Amino acid sequence: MRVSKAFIPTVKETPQEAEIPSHKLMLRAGLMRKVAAGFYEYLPLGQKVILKINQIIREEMERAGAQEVLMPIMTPAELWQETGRWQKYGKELMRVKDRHERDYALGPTHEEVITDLVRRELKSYKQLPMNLFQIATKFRDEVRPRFGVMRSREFLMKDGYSFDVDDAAADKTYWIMVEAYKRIFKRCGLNFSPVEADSGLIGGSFTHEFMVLADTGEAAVAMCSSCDYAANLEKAFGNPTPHATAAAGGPFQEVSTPGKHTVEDVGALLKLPASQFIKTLVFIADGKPVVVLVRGDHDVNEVKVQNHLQAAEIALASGEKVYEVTKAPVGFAGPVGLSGVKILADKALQGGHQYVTGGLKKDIHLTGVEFGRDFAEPEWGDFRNVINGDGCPKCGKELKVGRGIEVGQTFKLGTKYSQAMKCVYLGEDGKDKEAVMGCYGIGVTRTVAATIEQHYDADGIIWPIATAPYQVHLLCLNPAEPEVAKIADEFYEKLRQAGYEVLYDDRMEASAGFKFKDADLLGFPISVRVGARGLKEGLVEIKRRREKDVAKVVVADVMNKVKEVAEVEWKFCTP
RNA sequence: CGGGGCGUAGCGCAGCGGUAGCGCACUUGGUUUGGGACCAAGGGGCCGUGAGUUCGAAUCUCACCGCCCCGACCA
Repeated sequence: MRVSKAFIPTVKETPQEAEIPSHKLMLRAGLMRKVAAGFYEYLPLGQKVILKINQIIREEMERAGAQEVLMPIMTPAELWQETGRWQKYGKELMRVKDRHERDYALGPTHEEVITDLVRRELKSYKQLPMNLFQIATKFRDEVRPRFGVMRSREFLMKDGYSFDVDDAAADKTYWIMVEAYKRIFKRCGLNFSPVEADSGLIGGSFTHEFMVLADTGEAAVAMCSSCDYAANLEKAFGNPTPHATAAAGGPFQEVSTPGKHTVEDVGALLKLPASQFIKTLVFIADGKPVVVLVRGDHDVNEVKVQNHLQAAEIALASGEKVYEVTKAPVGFAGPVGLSGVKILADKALQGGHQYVTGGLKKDIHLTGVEFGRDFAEPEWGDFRNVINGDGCPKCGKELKVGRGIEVGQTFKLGTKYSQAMKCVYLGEDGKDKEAVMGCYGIGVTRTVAATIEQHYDADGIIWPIATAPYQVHLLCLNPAEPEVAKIADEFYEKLRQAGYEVLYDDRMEASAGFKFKDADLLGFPISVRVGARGLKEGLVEIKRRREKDVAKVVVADVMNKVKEVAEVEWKFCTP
């Protein structure tokens, strides 16, 4: 494609609506434009990236034995009512009525639709396993769309669903899909990690999230510095760092701590480390108050508390609620003398002595508090977030907490949907059995953003060659000089004939500097620069976007050099 | 939904009671051409929408709408 004819509207200044690098760069490099909050148009360059990711997904899905289908965006309410998700899903499920006042939902995911399809066609165990996927538009009426395409309301997703005869077969399929996912993200040139996760509303027995490691990620991930353990912070477990050294001692004492209501403030006042504190937090779970105790240097993990209580809803209590439960203002809650409330305590507190806690009175804390002696044994459990430096549950080495962008998730669903929707087959023994399901998603448009989030610098995007809109950016620096233009034209032909995807900057009106800036912004992996200055000595320049150095090559060697450089680039995208 | 910020030319911004501005982009002509060229001449605005205050509103007041950020939420 010639730049002079292409629709690639690059922008010099950062649009004010964008905050994170991928959003800024997708707008600046002309990959997309916004229509309204959470809705975007993909321009030719953006669409090319999407198509490349789709192609990688298709190849790997087929390799893993899955077949492509296409389902509608509008889905009838009855299907959602069958599984109860018409009620449970909440406002994120975009509901619409047709002219006959019939209810529909714009599909946020397609378990119901696919299960309905399969139950109508599935008769015998001989038809299994069945593994179907689609790449299609999904709609979720997000409370707060954010960060451009990272969290948008309409987005492209690959969703796949597997049906197996039994649990063992489903497990096998699940791990085949996990392997396929690893290959997909590797082929996209991403630095990612499959992490253990909480399974959430979709249900099922186990699940992995595929996280692209990037600072702007919305999810926190705990990763082992030594082995392959990695888990979403919601679920991660770590062995706590040791307690402060205090031994069991005398009775607890009241200390005056006027105006000091954080662990930090009181710790500074008493000259004690945060790990010597019991942090006491009040939650409201399904309308009832619950007190959760964690060590002063730890934070409560609400998901773990919620799962332990089997609660549908949980939230930190308001100041008034805290007063109701503890008879003290926020900051002075403690377990000693507290009654009539369920108390959960994190295991990291176990075995420690002489704790400091709130005294249930304004401006009073207690020191020398002992579990069991000064208040009844609480319900113990894992209720905290892993912190940097905790021990890995697998190998014992140090855990690190980082950020990730969730680009994919795999679930083993079991029979949750096949049971609710009677998706059964006739077994070898002549009896009806429920199919055992799995489901597998990849956010395609989010993957585009995640790729940029991981591959950019101050000048622009640095595409991996596998998903770059074009592989080679050919720049004609002096198009007004006939010899230069002629040689650049020839390279445009040769490169395309050699099978490269080439964007040819043949613009008469743009200066050389302008072309360089655009090339850096667009970020294709290889650029070939033909200019009068080089040609005087018979040289053409070849530059890799991810490197600073420029190679100067005699005209006859250009094709070989491009090939060599391309091979190096492809190594970043090879499983 | 709670908190905060912003809506003025295509983009980025200034102006904050008295004639609507700047830079970039765009059009025309000319000169240029190796890191976002220069000169000259142009075109482009319901100052988000509506009501109010005022002799007079982009500017003050109120309401609404849109967009962005933090939080809550997130198969």
